[in-house]
Amino acid sequence: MIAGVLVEISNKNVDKIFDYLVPKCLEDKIKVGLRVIAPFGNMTISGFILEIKEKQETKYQLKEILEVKDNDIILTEELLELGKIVSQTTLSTLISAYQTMLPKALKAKKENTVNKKYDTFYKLNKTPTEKLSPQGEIIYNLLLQKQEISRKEALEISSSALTTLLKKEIIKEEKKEHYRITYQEEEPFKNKLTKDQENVVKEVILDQNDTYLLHGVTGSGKTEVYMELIDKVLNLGKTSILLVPEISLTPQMVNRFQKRFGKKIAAIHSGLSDGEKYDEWRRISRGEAKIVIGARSAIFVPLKNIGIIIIDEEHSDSYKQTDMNPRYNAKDIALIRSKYHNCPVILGSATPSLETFARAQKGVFKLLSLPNRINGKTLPLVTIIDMNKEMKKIKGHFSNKLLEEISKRIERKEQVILLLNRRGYSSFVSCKNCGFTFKCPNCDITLTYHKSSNTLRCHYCGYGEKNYEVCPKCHEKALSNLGVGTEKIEEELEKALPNSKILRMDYDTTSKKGMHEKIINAFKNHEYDILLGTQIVAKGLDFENVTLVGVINADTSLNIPDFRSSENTFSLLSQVSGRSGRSTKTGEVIIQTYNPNHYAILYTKNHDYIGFYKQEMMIRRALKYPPYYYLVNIKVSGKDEKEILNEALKIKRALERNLENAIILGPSAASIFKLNNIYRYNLIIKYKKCDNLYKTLEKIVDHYKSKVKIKIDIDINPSQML
DNA sequence: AGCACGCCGACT
DNA sequence: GTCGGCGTGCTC
Repeated sequence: MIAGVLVEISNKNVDKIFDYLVPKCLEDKIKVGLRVIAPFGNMTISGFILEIKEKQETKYQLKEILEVKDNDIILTEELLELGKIVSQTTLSTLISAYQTMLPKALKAKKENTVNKKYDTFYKLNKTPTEKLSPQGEIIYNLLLQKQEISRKEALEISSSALTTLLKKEIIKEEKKEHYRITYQEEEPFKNKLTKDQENVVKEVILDQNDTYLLHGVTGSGKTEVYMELIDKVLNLGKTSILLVPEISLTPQMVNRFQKRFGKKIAAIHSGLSDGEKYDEWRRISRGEAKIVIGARSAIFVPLKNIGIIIIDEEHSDSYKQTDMNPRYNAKDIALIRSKYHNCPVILGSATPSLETFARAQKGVFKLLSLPNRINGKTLPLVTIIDMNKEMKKIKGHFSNKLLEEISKRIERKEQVILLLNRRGYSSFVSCKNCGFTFKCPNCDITLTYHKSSNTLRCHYCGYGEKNYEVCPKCHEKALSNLGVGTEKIEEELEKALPNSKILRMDYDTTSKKGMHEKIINAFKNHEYDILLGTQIVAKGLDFENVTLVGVINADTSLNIPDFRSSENTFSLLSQVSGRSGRSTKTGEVIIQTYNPNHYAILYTKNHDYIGFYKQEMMIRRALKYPPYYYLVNIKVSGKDEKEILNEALKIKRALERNLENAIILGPSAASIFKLNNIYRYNLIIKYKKCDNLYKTLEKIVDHYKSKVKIKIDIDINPSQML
């Protein structure tokens, strides 16, 4: 017997099947989809069995498999096939595709650190021949009644008697695996659906492979629709996947699902430890969990018999993996898996991505609408404040109108959410005398000022240094902080409204485990009046008592050099506006901006998604951007600036030679040209239809796979161009 | 990934 | 003369 093994080394040069002899004693254990240990060169590695064959097809002197690591299949047939598609469509190694499908605990290096947890039990083994000690007698009698007792119970009686019984082999020890997370089973809680919601649920055909866009305004009750659909799927004996953007909306969402579905759910999010993730994965793999809620990578869970895949907030760019290979999009994976399982996909959003809405318009996706809020209220009234005019009247960052409205809410015992739109913009130090700014010595990045530690830090490589008193260039004492951070806004707000209780939520305050949920609960319980934060406050949160949402600066995300910046701004402003007036009280929104006539802001004011969509589509068509054109981003990077540029130019020429009907842009320096002492150039391919594309890209990847000094990263359909 | 092999510079 | 630099190639 011969086993074809894919080794767990993510390197293009070894990303192929290596054949091994299966020793007789392992023959009945060997199955496709299991992991094995085998000799490889002069090391011992772990790998996946991808094929089993009877005869050797190659001339190599084969080595023997040493060990089979698993009892249960790690990669199902479906996932093995899916991995091949992922690797081909993202131009990354097959092994990296398989590794992203699995919890970290199952990766070669993590093996020894993350373990299964066990509980110890005791059972009767044989009848005692001699008289037992009094304590031993108690344990023995208990076992006559109960079959088994836990270690904890036994220890409470007597630890020495326990040891004696074990030594005499009257009782035996057994271990049972236990999971680190437990879900409470509660009285199932179910809201009655509105007519609109009911109609939407009725329109979804469960045993057919269609993709639906559920376009529902904020507060229209999309979650309730998801739960109803999942319930139906459950009744058919099938399983469900629900993807959410990230932990920011996970706690409230998970709570609602847990209330209704109890132990049937498994939640995978970044707040879990590797061990907890591993446990959840096993519950899923064993069929114990039927509903999986998780972020991007949860699209790969080993559920069998999937009946529906739901992607909430489908416009979110978090569904695309951008930072490492494979650069996959969970939405694409959802469509592939739904085909395999012949089940529907639901893409839900109040502000669908242009790509998705365009497909719905074309009839490729079926459009479902929830045009009204569930509380019967209209969407909140949005007021735009022109900060160009306001500037002359005020000192800080708050217009008089916004401050006034905030204090009104506080008087009425209502709550306020404030968004500091800080994307691509944060507090930095600059010299007023000579204009000097501090830059990271490793990266081409302005250092960010951190008040609490009085340091300057690089947000990309982590470099840090103490803040300066005097400008290092002109030696004047003229350094000042520019830019706005949540800390600074908090200070300003405290001065303006000394009686308000302010809660700050941003990366710094939520990075600790469990903090996010704590903050949400504290605000929900009205321990605070104002929730001030970055993007994190914009999405999915549901607070009944919030009647005012303020956006301190709508502009920063508008100024990002990315063709999606208008779409992202419209989406962010609409989402955050949607946090206002979700219950019985009517909501209001105040947006401060220096671009009061920008269409992304005007359409937000009118809650006009279709209007925004139409205008943005015109621009995309004129500028040859998605959804009219597809994009590929090729990143060329390395330490030698000149060499990198040269290679990038070579690649450009190769693309021009091989691709017809494609527009090739660049090479252009990446927006962060130097990062960790690595220089980066980008090449962009724009195309509608391009036959040779994958072949050509493969050739490029192949050509550079053995070169150490130059790195090529290809991002197909990138979510951001930075 | 890790290691061996192989061909060019400054040193016990 | 050698020790060691890291470029290249190989691993069933």
